[in-house]
Amino acid sequence: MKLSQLFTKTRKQVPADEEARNAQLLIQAGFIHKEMAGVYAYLPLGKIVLDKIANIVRQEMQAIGGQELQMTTLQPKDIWEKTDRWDDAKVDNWFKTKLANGTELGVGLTHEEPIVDALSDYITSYKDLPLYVFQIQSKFRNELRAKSGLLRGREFIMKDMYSLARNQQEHTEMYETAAKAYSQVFDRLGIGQLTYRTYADGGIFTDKFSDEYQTLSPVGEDTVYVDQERRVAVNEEVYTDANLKKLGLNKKDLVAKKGIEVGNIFPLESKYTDALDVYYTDETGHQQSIIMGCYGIGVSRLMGVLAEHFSDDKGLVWPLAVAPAHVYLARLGDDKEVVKAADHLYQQLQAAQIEVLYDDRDVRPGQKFADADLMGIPYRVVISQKTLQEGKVEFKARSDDQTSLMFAQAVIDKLKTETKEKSL
RNA sequence: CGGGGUGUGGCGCAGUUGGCUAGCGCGCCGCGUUUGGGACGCGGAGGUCGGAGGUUCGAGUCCUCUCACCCCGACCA
Repeated sequence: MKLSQLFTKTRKQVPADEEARNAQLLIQAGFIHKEMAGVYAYLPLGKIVLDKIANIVRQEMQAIGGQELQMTTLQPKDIWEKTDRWDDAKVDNWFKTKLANGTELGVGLTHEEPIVDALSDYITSYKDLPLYVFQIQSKFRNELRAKSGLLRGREFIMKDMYSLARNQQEHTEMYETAAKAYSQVFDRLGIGQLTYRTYADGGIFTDKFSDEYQTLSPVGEDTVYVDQERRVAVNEEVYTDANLKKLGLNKKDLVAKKGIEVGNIFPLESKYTDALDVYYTDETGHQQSIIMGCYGIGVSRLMGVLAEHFSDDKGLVWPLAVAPAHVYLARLGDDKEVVKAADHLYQQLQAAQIEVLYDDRDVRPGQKFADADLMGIPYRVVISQKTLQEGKVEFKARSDDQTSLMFAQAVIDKLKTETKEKSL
């Protein structure tokens, strides 16, 4: 993509109405647009990042057999009444609306009920199970207070997956398989080491723990107690002596940290399937309850977490796997030879499947460097009269201060290798 | 939802105890000079001062109501 054609522009100053670093940076770099508190639009570069994150999540869910579908945002009241989750006294962050004829509708805040209801058309036999289904889609929650940019919104993108198993053992296997997939996702996003599987409250439908995935961060809302050695953590909400004993954890190994909940998986038992009258018939012809699990990942929240974590005083520093482009090609000056060489390299990079943001604008070098840094493109290539005199181009990693002069072909080869590794 | 703060050209801000044509920086448009870390000169365009009502000879400034945004807390099934 040529920067001269991109409609977004970077800003020199941080927006006055954002305190959260992730929102400040993403707005400054032109990745997102604030529509209202807790509601953000994704502009071209931000949309690329968001889609890349979603794709990594998608690939890992598909890898364990997840079948993707997409449920609706508008929700009928009746299925939610069956599980007693329609009443505002029970679930207070619904957005609700009405049809012209007065019929009440809900605006989807999660999708256990509609998923189970839809699956009930198909699931009748033990032969139809087990099953994972998932979707990546906008959710709407009427939070009393939106905050922290992309970390806590009223409209946000979430991946929600549901497992349906025939018995507890099968459920447990599926649950652990999904947990492994989650670790894969966070590893690929570059926050694997920072992200802990965390014991948390299981909610109203189970006496078991749920598992949160908490990414350690100073701006986190949650307090978690981390056992770095065993790579597990305990949310403070269940941090009691009795629970620690149950979990086999020692208080002296645990360190209090702040975390951002990037994912949450929990056992649903048969609460939803039973409530919606969805059962399967076993081998002996008897009706049995379905055991469900639920697996969420905050996709847009992850974008905020990555922006928050992978940044410095100059701006964003995207990991290669989710960057809006692999390389920023800056052409300095409009000298004929420079333009020719830069245009040529732009084409070569594209031909090599390397995503390139070509700064072909007629602006000063300093602005190009500043923008390359602010946007956080992993690599930067500069072509100028100076580099052409050497017959080379300048190469620099965003995360590194060192620049080096390299032959254009060597740069292409290097980027090819790098991007191939990351796109696995 | 309780507490605190803020709303003034696209963005960031100033505007005194009410006073006359509402300013500054960035950005934008035109011309020229510039080109390795956000250049410079000259000339321009752009604002119902969040909204409504009120007090006053006169309101960006005072009063009432209201909307929005930020932060702390509570909440987050």
